[in-house]
Amino acid sequence: MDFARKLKPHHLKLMVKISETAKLQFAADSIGMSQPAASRTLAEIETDIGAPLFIRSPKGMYPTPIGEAFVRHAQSILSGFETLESEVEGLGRGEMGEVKVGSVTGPAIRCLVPAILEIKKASPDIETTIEVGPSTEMVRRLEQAHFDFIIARLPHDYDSRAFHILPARSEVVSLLVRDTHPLAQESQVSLDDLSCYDWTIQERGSPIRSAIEEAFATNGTKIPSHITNTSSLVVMLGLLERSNTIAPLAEEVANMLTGPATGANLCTLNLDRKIMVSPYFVIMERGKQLSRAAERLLDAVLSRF
Amino acid sequence: MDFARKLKPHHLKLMVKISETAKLQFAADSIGMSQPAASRTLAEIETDIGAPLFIRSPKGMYPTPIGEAFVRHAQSILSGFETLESEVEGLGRGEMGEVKVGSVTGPAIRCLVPAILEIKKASPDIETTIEVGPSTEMVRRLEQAHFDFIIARLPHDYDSRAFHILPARSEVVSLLVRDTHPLAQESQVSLDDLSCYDWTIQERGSPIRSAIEEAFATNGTKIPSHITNTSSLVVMLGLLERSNTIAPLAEEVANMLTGPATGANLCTLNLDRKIMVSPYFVIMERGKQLSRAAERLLDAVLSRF
DNA sequence: AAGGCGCATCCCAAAAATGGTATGATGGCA
DNA sequence: TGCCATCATACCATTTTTGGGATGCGCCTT
Repeated sequence: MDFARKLKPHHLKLMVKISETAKLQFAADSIGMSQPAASRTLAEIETDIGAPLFIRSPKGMYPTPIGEAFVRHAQSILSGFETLESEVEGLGRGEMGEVKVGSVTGPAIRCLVPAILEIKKASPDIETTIEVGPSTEMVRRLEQAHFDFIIARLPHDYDSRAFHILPARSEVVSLLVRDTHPLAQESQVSLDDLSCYDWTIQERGSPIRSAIEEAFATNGTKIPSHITNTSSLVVMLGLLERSNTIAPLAEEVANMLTGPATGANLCTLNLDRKIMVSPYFVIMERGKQLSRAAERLLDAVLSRF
Repeated sequence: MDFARKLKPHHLKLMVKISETAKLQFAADSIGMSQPAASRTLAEIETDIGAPLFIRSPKGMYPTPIGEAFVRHAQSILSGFETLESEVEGLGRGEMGEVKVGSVTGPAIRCLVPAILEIKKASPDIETTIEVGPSTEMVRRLEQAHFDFIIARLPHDYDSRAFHILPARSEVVSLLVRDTHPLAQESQVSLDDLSCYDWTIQERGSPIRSAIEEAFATNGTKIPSHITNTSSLVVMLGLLERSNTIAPLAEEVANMLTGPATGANLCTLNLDRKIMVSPYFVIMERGKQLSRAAERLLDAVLSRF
């Protein structure tokens, strides 16, 4: 029993080669050893096993049934070693692996999607998972190690020392309307022009909602009284298409929706000021060692900030 | 490159043990070597690879992504060595081989039993081991190389790329009752007729239970309120014999129980629809080399799908 | 601050694996 | 019969591996 103890890939290769070439000399040559060495190696394995693997003939060697089984398994084991090597090397070079990131919508479109496309192009074997959701959820799941890193706002009630926080970027709000909206063609509109329209905004407490409310407040304008609350993009689009509602969205999202790809008949209002929402950050667990793959994605993301 | 050159089964075992125990000392003990030797061995492998496989913490060692990949492949390679050994030994003793399979109940009766009978008839010396249990357990044990292959459902939380998955078959549920059951003679019954009876079903989360609940839900019928939970066939039979309970079982199992062999006074209800449970598959480790005996059984099983 | 736990390192020795050259042995073939 | 191809053996030198024991170092717990 356990004759496998001593078997190194080299030995297995030899056995496979013997069965392929039927000549000890060729087999030995092909893996760079001398014929006597090969002979002895084979003999040792056979005595360990207690049975001959090849029967010798003046024309060469051919396998016994046991030898056949041995070679069959040896091939499989060797291929296991090969995939082990290639996977480990791939991981070492960061060409392979798995990255999980979470993000809020704005940067997901602006940074994450292009970054992922870049990475995938260079290393298609990297497996990426992107989840999009509110900051609080992203942070919570980061803590539970669901993500390598996230792009999100930093909730106040978290100890920021537990995280490693990378450069911030502020988000700008665009006001989206359908292109038949009365104000769509105006070269410039002010907040005062807007308060009498219907608005479709995310729920109270969301960053964009807060930014909008703050903008109206500092301007001294009455906050719009007709507001539909939803964080569902689908609902927003439905309302936008069929009414003159105004929907504030992250600039990146608005650009995507008004761009050529979607073909929707939407446009943004030219507001006379910028409305900024609280900035978002790249957040990761302090001290966590990122995988190479995650590092590469992180670099790609940061270069787009 | 080719760091695998020196790797003997011993080394692979050590790596696997380290990842299992998280303690170098325990790992070393379990394979009969001293802690310093293990430390050095690990260090050597790591420098060969050029990357750490485990990160050290005061509580022990846990694997890096590369380490995980290494261990995963190591397990597979080790299982290759094991089957190599066992097949070679078997052949050396003049035996035909050994097959170990796992299965969930339905196909065990439908496919596996006839297949084994066929194989045994042709080659009585083949030693077969069949274990029956829930899919999750079967898959877990397949990963640990306890089985040559299994017939089971594919749990969602496993990376299906790690396995080789062969054709699927859906299971149909039969509703079993005793032959004196009020509905036994009906030529056709509907779900609505059934919700007022006692049911004996497997625990929540089991595939059959889910299928039943889904059937009632889509039908808009109240789910039976009197349910006895058990996965024990014995208990089920006991209840069936002594009460008007309805027991849903895989069709194959029900057919066997209502067949002439058992002589039990049970029958199946003629439900007006088919209730399907999620399909099962033949699952094996990707790249694993089956023994001849296992191959033959697999062929016999597949021909019965 | 002390003690415990867990891994790393150093030193040393024994064993084994490796490998090469020269040479022997055997069966087939001309 | 004599030669050739093929594997086996003997002998020798070297390298690699393996292992044990003692000890150092870092971190957490008490």
